Order: sequence, then C-alpha cells, then structure tokens
Amino acid sequence: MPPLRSVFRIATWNINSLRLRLPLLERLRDALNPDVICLQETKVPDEAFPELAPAALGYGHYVRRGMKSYNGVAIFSRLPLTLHLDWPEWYGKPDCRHLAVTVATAQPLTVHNFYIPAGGDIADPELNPKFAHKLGFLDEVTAHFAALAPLTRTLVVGDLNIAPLEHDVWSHKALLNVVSHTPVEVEKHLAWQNTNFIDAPRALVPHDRKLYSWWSYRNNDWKVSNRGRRLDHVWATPDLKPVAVQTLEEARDWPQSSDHVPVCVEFEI
DNA sequence: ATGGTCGACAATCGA
Repeated sequence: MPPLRSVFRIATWNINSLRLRLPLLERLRDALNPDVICLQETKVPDEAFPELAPAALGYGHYVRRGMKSYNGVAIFSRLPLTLHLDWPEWYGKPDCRHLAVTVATAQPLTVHNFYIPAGGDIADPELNPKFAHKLGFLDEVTAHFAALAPLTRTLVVGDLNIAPLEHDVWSHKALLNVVSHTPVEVEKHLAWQNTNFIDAPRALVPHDRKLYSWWSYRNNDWKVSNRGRRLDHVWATPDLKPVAVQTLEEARDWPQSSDHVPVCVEFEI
C-alpha cells in the first residue's frame, strides 16, 4: 500500500486593512480554495475584529492579533487551530506581527504567519531606526528558529518584506540599494530560511523567471510598468512537498485592491 | 533624480 497522502492549500495575503477589503476575501476563497488563509496588515484592533466574518466565509476557526491603525495578523482555517503562546515580542515591541498555530490536519502542521517590518526608506540602520528594527527583528527570529532547528512539518508564510532573488524584483541592479532587496537584508532572510525551510514557490518556478507578489500604488499602471517585487513568501520544511503554486495577479485589479496579491501553495502532507 | 498613491484617522505616519 502506498502511504496515505493528503493535500493542503495555504494562502498568504497582505490585505492592507481587513475591514476595508473583507468582501475581497470571498474572491480569494473562490479563486484559490485554501484550507488556511494567513493575513497581514489587518489594521484592526482585536476589540473591533469582525468576529463573524471567518465563519461566514467557510473558515470556522481563526486567530487574530491586531492593534490600532498599524500591522496586525490573522489566520483563518477550515480545520481547528491551537494558538502557540510561547513566542516572544520580537524586538521588544508588542507590534502584532506574528502568530503561530498548530493546524489539526491528520498529522498536525505548524504554521507561522509573519509581517516583517518594511524598514523605511534609507538602507542604513545608523540613520534609520526602521531599518535597524527590520534587521534586529530578523536576527532575533533567526536565532530563535536556529535554536529549534531542525523543525519538521512547519510552514512559515507572510509578508516578509524582502525580495531575495535576482528575479524577485523588476531590476536587480536598480534595487540593490533599495530597502527590500539590499544584500544585508537578503543575507538575513536566507539565513533564517536556511534553518531548514524550502522556498516553496521557487521550488516550482525556475529562478530565472520573474515572480512578484507586490506592485506599488505609486505607478500609474502597475501592469504596464510591471515594477514588481516578491515580498510575500511560503516556506516549508523539507518533509512537506509543494506540488503547485499560484500567485493571484488578477487580485491587483480587484476593486480597491491591496498593493499585494495572494500567494497560494498546495502541499502534499 | 524625483515623485508618484494608498489606508487609518483626523494631522501626519507608515507603506
């Protein structure tokens, strides 16, 4: 008898205001049919969270962690979730940038949903405290994951705000000193990834093919200029096999779209 | 080289 395999689909999306874009989650569900949806930049404090929305979409289980105006993460799931309470406040800030859960698949999975600090405009931690925050956050997370390595049956997803590979940006040369693609960020990003994770979309899409998940609002026509970056990621430990990836580019043209589009990966677990 | 547009929330701040 071959081993029993089941399929699990996970989507990550920086929704840039959950309350404003709640109707778009229905489109996401219909287009991608994920078992779990990880959201970033929900921008809703917990006391104002739309508590009925996840079940109305078909996701009977959820966790959320939000604050006023900024940041905020949430996980919607068709399967029961157990929230992990043993993770620190990264960089000493109660910033609502991380949730970790166990998903009650036949063999349980761990899912981490991260919203990494964007890092401001100046790629110098001495001059720019936001960049120092980003680098420090990455160092702390990496040390934590390294201490637990090698993890198994674990996914790390979210808006990591770094485009690590040459073809994760529209111009490697033009963006070398632009926050999100600088060598120091890429090095830290890969050091974290190398604590035992596979970059799942890139396991399925050749490295010389452009792959983006974000297009700035500041371009007249995102599709024509196509100055994208791959900031949104799905990592998996090697015991979870990615079999399909979908970047929902059409979502960038949805009414009142986010500047990020959903990324969905199907795994054999 | 610069400025361009969003969202939250009520003047800017963060992206």
